[in-house]
Amino acid sequence: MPARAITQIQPRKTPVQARAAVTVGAISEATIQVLLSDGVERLTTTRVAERAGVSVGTLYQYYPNKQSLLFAVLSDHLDKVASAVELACEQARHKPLAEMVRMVVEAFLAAKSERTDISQALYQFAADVGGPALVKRVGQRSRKAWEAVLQTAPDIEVAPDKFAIEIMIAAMAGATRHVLEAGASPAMMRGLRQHLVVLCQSYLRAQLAPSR
Amino acid sequence: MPARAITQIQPRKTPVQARAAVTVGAISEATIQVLLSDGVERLTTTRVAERAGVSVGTLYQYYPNKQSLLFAVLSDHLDKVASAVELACEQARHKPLAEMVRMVVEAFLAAKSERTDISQALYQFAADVGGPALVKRVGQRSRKAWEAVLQTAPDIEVAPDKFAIEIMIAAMAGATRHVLEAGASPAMMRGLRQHLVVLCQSYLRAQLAPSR
Amino acid sequence: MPARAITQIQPRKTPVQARAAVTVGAISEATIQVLLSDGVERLTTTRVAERAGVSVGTLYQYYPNKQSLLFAVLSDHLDKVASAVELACEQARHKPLAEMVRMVVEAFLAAKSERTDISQALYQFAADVGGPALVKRVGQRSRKAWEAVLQTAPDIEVAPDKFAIEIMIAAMAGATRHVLEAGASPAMMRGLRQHLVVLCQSYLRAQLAPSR
Amino acid sequence: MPARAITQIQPRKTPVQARAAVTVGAISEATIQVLLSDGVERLTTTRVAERAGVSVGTLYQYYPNKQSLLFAVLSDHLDKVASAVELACEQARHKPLAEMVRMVVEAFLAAKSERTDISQALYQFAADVGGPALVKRVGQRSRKAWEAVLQTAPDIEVAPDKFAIEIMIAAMAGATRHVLEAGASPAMMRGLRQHLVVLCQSYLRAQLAPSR
DNA sequence: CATGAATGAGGTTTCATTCAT
DNA sequence: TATGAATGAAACCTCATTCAT
Repeated sequence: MPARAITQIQPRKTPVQARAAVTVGAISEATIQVLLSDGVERLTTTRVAERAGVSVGTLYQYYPNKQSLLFAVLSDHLDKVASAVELACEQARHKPLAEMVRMVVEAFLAAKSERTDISQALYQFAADVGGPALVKRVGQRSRKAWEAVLQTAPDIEVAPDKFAIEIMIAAMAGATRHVLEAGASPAMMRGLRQHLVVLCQSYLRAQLAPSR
Repeated sequence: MPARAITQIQPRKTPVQARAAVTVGAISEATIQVLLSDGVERLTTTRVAERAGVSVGTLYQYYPNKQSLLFAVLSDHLDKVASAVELACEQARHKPLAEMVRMVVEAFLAAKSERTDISQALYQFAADVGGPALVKRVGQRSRKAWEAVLQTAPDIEVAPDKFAIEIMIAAMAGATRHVLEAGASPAMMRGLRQHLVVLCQSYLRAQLAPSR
Repeated sequence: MPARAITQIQPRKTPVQARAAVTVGAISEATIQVLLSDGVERLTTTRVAERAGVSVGTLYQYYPNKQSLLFAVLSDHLDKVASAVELACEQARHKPLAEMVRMVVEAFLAAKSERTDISQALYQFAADVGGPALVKRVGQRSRKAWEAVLQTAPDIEVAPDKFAIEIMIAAMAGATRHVLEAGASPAMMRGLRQHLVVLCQSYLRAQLAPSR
Repeated sequence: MPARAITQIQPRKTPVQARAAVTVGAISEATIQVLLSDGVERLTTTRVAERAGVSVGTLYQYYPNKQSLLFAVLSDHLDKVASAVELACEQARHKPLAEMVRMVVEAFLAAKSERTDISQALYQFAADVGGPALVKRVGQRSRKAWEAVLQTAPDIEVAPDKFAIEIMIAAMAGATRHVLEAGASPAMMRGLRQHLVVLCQSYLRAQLAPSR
């Protein structure tokens, strides 16, 4: 397991003033931009600040170091996706399995698709920093939400175990990543949506009605 | 599309003497080691050379730059996995679908498991370098192999289309990655194996007999 | 024709604050110093920064690379000399040839002599970098100035052609360089001055009244 | 005055065997080639050896270090030119001044022109290494030869002093360098020849019959 | 003698971070 | 608070030179 230096990773101050919020937003957005146009290797705090239209000094007023900046951006995105999944799970309670799966999968993909650029940008360093940890944490949220809805499905007797759900979520994420990295035309995203629905539905059914 | 600097990425010289081959092997292995113990961010050519027990200069005799080193290591690994999949596909020809899928999936996982450390190490930068391109290329090899075996399955009429197979492969990769990044005990790997088999079998069947 | 790597050669930022201007001046001066005490071969950016009393980082804020630093110093010097020649030409208009030549030659030498150390330092790499190109460009300025004055000399009928003037300028530069590299005592510089005046005067006359 | 490290600068062994002579010749030639195609900055011993078709090790059998290699090449060239001048001076004894000057100047230029590429290549580092010292030494040889012939000219009473001759030689060298660096078409070289003859003739006459 | 793999000091350049203004 | 000049550790990479084969 990597023994990386421990660095402060929480944002330095929560913006209370409107101006500050704008600045933080600009920095956040600039980070994505730089990530996409220059790549992680070439992402420097100066470059981000420039693109955001502020000085480096200002950037450091809001983020104690570079890692915390990347961390915040990644965290934001993952939170948004997890929230979308949670909301969908909430709304899909008590629906039949097929419908339920369709709703949650579509919500997941919709959240990812809203800003495909962000997803792609983040893949570049999600494996770094506190990346895996964050991904895991957010993965847990999704898993719990899935577990909860699945309990309410009228047409299945026993819900799949945690491990199976984790695998399913990871499988979805993997397929989505693949398509996004391949270029992700809207048509492909639609295709992906249908296939993911089928994948999850069939997998869950197979889980519940073991192989014969 | 990222506009990263173009760098030469091919190894500089192929070792002809025995001593040189040893050196190259040591450097390759040291790269994995450093990746695992220090992380990509902290992987420096000097550190790799040190760990390999050679001088930096020697490293640069075989790799024109840092990226080419990482690229070579990644490439090696992916090639190994792709070959394992191809071999399994060869051997699984004309078996019934369930058996076929089990064989190939198990071969894939076995290849990944042989050096779980390498797999984990590589996730850290697979998104960088020529990473996605390489992954894509190797993905194609796997997809073609899958396509070919599936044509020979006696118990299905029409083989799934390319896109479906790609999705399946990416899903497998995603799930595998998740488990590896979570710590990957042998028990988990066994669980993963069973689940992946189910996942693929059910997905392929669902593809062929659309749900309505 | 040499196929050297193309490098950015323009200074990176123009100093706007007083402090920055001082810094740039110090770096420029330090470059000369190092050139003289250590030679081109041993001129390193670190050494220049040290001698200038700043950090390497600061040096690189003003010059994108080592070549641009050398280029800037060379350019400065050549511009100064060219300006001196132009000014002298301006002032020598309509004087008799002998007087005219004396004035311009003396102005040239005075400019070179003001900082003989700089002249000597620069010979070391004038052939490198954009050296020859720069020298050519500045040479053109001098040649045009000479051409212009010579047109106004009352005691000659037709002014010498461009090529002849270029040769004359290059001859002067060569002789000056020789003396500077030989050690250049004030006495020698005076001797040089007289000889250069004679050289140019006689050459120009010979040009105009071809020996047969 | 530069305080450069003192390094052994004499070739390591004088080639007595024919094969060795060929090797040395190849290395020498390769040095020029690399100088022209890559520039001094990029001239490395490995590159020279490669171009010469030998291994670095072999190069180091004949030259103790890089400087000695450059030094030898420069020395060779300068010696050749000096010898040509000396020979011409020998043959021009007792000729009238105009004829004498023409002969020597033409011999000088012919020697330089034989391999204009070499001259150009060498300008790049003649100011380095033991460059100026060598140039000075060879300059002395030329000056002495000129002094000697001029003593024999039937149509002048007192020969010009050493300083004047040095200036003349340096002026010739400067003009020649200028033309070579400008591209040196055969036509230009012819023009240069005529102008140099005029330059030297008129200068010498002016020296002898002072300003009126 | 020739080879070329290995060395490692040292050069160039970048960039996260600070702090005086 | 915002700025951006300055810092300097540290990264990447080169290349003169040696020496075992």
